Amino acid sequence: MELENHTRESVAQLLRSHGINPTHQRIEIGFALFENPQHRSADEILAMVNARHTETSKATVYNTLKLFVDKGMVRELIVDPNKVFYDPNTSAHHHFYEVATGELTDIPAAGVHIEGLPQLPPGMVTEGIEIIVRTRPGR
Amino acid sequence: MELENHTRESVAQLLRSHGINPTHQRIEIGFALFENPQHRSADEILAMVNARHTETSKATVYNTLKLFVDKGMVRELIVDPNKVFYDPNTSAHHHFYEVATGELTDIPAAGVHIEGLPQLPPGMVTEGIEIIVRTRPGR
DNA sequence: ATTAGAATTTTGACTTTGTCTAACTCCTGC
DNA sequence: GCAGGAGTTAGACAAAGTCAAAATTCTAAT
Repeated sequence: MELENHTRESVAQLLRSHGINPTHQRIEIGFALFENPQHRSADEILAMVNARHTETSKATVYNTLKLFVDKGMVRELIVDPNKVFYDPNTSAHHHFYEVATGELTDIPAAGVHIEGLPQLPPGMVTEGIEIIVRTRPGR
Repeated sequence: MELENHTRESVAQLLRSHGINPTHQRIEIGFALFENPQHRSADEILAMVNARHTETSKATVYNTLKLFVDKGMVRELIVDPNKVFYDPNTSAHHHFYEVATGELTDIPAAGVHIEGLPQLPPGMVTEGIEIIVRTRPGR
């Protein structure tokens, strides 16, 4: 799954299917995320989008990433004290986080089970459950 | 457990027992964390320590919190994109995170089981496993 | 074609969190 | 008392992200 070869066209479709008006900048930002799906910081995206020649401002990158998150097109990963990472893979999964290098690796949710979590406080709804396994070069 | 009424004296003991030389500032910072144990940001600690009159600099608060983490006296929580929280409770446990308010609540690890996590890459060691249940006022 | 209005983007200043360096203070053992 | 190390300080700095106002682009109706 998710092995599609993304083109600007397919990204535009993806945007539309999430109720997002596909503007030039949004397509470029989406393309940067989905072309070669990785965990990216806002700064990386900004650099990727402007690699050839400047075409998108910092504010737009931040606005757009927030929009993508709101519309459920990408996921936010809060795992590093310095920067937020954006994860184009929105299917349920968890992460290894290599503390020394900052490297993130997916853990497919299939097969992982969590048992014994307490009830939520009344009136609260789960927005997401994230397991982070912090690792470091060993022993 | 952990219901001790902490005094400056008992905090000094705690520091010594973690191999930390108990200076005036370190005791005050430790006291701020353990007196009424909550999840605190560095800024909060700074404010608490200097509430009566200035006695500790920003740099010392950051240095000291890092030292406490290294020595295993408190735990770092990376859960909010803006700030790191410091958790005086180092026993294994997980967290609810109320996204709207930023409120953190403990989930005791007793009774929670995780199954099916894949092997670590060779040469890697687990530094910690954290489950974060993000919640919001619901439906 | 024209134009009003909405949506989007930009610029650049600003805020917040955290880091760094060099100087300074304090403590300890001699 | 003094040298040396440990700890602390001020303040400048850096990085990530936010914000408001102006500028641009898009849309749809005249």
